[in-house]
Order: sequence, then C-alpha cells, then structure tokens
Amino acid sequence: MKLLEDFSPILPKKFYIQDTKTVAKKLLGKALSINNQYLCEIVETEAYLQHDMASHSYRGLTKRNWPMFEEGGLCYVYFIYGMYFCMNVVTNKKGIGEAVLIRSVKPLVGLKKEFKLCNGPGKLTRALKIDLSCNGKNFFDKNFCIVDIGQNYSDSEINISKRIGISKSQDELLRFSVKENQWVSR
DNA sequence: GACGGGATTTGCT
DNA sequence: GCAAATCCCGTCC
Repeated sequence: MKLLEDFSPILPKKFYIQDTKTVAKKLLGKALSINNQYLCEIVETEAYLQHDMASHSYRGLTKRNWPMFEEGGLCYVYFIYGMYFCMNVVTNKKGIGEAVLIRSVKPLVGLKKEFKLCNGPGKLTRALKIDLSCNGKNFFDKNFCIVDIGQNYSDSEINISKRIGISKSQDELLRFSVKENQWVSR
C-alpha cells in the first residue's frame, strides 16, 4: 500500500519565500514527513519577524540563529531551558532573519494517536526525535520535508492570537492555530 | 485549580 | 549573572 506521503507533493522553495505571516498561516494543514516514518499535520504556528523584539534574529546574526538568515525552506532548531528543542521553518529571502515556530502537530502516521505527545513546541520535537542534528537542514529531502496533503483551512477556521511564552512584543497577533482542534496547545 | 521549582544551554549585559 | 519562543511534577489551597 502506498503511504500518504508518496503522493503528497513536497512544498516548493517559493512557498517559503513569502511574507512570514502568510507562510505561518498557510503552514496550517501541511504535514511534516520524516524518514517515511512519521507524518503529522501542522495545526499551530507562530511567526517571528526581523524587527520583532521576541525573535532570536532581532539583534542580528549569531552562531545560534544563522539558519534564520538563510533563504526560506531551512529548518532552524534551538535548545532552550536546558532540556527542550524547538523547531522552526525558515522563511523569506536570504539576509532576512525570519522563521515560523511549529507549536503543535496532529499525528497522522507513525505515532500513537491516543497520547498527546505533540501539542507543544518542546514536546513535538521529542516525539519526532528532532534535535540539533536537524538544524540547518532543508525541507526538500524526501526523508525530511513538509508536504501538501490537500488540507486547506479558510480564514474562518483559523484562530489568530497573541504568542505564548514570551515577554517582549507580547501583543503582536502572530500565533495561528486551527480552531477547535484537540491537538492545539492549551 | 493555582502556583512554584527544577532541568541546566545559550547569548546578551 | 540571568532570562529565555518549555514542560512536568509537587504542594497547597
């Protein structure tokens, strides 16, 4: 039997070279495919912009945040609170430090669906075994990619709200999530 | 239900 | 030295 990812097209580079807020919204309903083993639908994202006090890129290029300044379509993983990794999708043109944090995913293939292992940025990376070895990889490899599974949400099906867990630029409406979805965090 | 602490890296002050 | 794009588990209402 063919797996879903075998006929789900990998998102092209041009998808990522758009306005970061647009990419954050359009990523809802797309799916992360890893090693032909895990497939999960993205249901919650947050945008981090260049002129955004809460973004790692705000103070310019560093050894940690360099993938954010690359051309869109890369993966930016960072380690936080001594225990967790967070995964971001780099967006926009080279030189612009912007990315979309993946906050929650809905397991479709390869993960036990009865456990809420993926509803939070630190938890989903643990469930999918994402760590710094994925940092700087691009999403165009069939063993590590984001695919279109034909799930499209209209604006009325998407919640736009304030970001979570930050202390700067808290009022910016840069968090996007699928409404009434049990996999969204909180 | 609501706090509060622990885990323990990275980058800025 | 300390806060951070987190989460879990304990205690005390």
